[in-house]
Amino acid sequence: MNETAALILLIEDDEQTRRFLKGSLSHKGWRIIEADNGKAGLAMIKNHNPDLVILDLGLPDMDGISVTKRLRQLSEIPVLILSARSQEQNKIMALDAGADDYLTKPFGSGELHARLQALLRRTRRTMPVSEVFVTGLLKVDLAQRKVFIADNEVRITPIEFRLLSILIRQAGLVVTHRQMLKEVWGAEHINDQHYLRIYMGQLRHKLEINPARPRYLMTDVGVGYRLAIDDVVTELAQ
Amino acid sequence: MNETAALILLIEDDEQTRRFLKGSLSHKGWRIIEADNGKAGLAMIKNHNPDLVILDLGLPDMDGISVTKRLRQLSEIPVLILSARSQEQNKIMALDAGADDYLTKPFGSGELHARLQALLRRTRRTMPVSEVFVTGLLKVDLAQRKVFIADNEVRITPIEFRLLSILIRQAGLVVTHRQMLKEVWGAEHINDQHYLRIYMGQLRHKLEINPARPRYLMTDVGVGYRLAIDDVVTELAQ
DNA sequence: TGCGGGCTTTACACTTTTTTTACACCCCGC
DNA sequence: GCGGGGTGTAAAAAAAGTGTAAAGCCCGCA
Repeated sequence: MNETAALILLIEDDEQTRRFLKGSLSHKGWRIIEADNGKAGLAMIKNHNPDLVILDLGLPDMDGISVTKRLRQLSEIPVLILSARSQEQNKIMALDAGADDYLTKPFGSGELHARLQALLRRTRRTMPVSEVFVTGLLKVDLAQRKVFIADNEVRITPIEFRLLSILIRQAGLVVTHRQMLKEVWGAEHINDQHYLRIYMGQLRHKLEINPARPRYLMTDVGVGYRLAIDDVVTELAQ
Repeated sequence: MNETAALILLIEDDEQTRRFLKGSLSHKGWRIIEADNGKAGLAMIKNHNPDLVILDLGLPDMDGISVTKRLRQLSEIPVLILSARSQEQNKIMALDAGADDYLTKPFGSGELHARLQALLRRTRRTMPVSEVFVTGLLKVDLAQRKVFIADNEVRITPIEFRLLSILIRQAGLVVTHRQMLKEVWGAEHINDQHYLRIYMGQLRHKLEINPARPRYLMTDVGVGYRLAIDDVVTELAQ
């Protein structure tokens, strides 16, 4: 099982807790990135595309429920909430806001670890097996956020990379405008299709030999975009 | 939002707890089926294909961990464990065995409800199934909006696809002009039958070997159109 | 404070799809 | 054979959707 370590975003303001969690988690083989407030956390989701978020409810700048809701507009990434509050009402509010699990302090690192694994197990299934995606001349290292065309590295901006990742995750299948817009810009920009035109244009300019006749980044008029694959057989029904 | 109530399988031996849960859950609009031991529970998973399982760890015939493991071999259905044991080690074992969540008695029905919703929310999203319709040389992937004739993909416009979908939904049966017009163009265009002639013509041109003598897209004069079938195969891909 | 990269906005040309328009057909009763 | 309802085809005009270039904005950073 050659699986790259999952990338976990830890949003927690308390330095000490953060240090403890970082040690306990990276020790188990996960990669950790950190934010000490809600705004920075949301920004890191956009820029680093983590596999899971651990969110402390008691942040200095925003309350945890708002962070959760905002986050859900951006992404379907699994969220585990940490909190000192054990009242049922708090748990219900957090879970209803879109969280996947809720763990009350104090907790054992063993339980945290098991719950994280349960969440990742459920969401990872839909993710690519390999962290390096290759088709034709295009190569994308999802873990290192690097893109190559004919073995030359291409500079890619955060938004371009997120769009490309979404297309790769469903390689060969159409991804609707709605889905791409919702996942990258949030639910409130679901009608701003010009964003997609701009960014798909930029990606084509960087990745296609002839941007006017794309080989990889295909358009499905009126529906969405699709990453074409030649060396993988996607037979429909057998 | 066309959502059918989720079907929940409750595996719990204690009559009283079962009654309590059944009341609290069906009250919230879920459909419940029950089993009072592990063997019966596993059988019901096979037979009823529920959306979620609530499993009590303390069953008379098998221990909960074994039930969970066995269940995971059968299905990827989400599992929430109920248990009187709150020791961390029990939780870890259950989660590692494949459970998705672990709730310790006593618990509030509000929290249970919120956790169930969180689980269903996640699994509904991540288990896409694409339906594929096949008859003769014609193959239509309804989820991917792709159409093939003799294994060659055919470019299909949005309106063409909608008409084709309607015909497939009632494959073998006549679909009236009224119904097609109403569903695609809205009730106010119910007399614009020339639209249908144009689009059925386009579809025949793309799908039929000899558009003048259609094999799939049949006309029922004065009534409507019909998708001819010899053998319907609607299966799930992947 | 100015620089630069990336994001957003604007404008316009281009392509595909939908709608409109026009006409030929074919089977039937008269 | 003649005419009319219902139908099929082929083009156009109109509308919608898409691609590209460029300018302005914002924010982190020196």
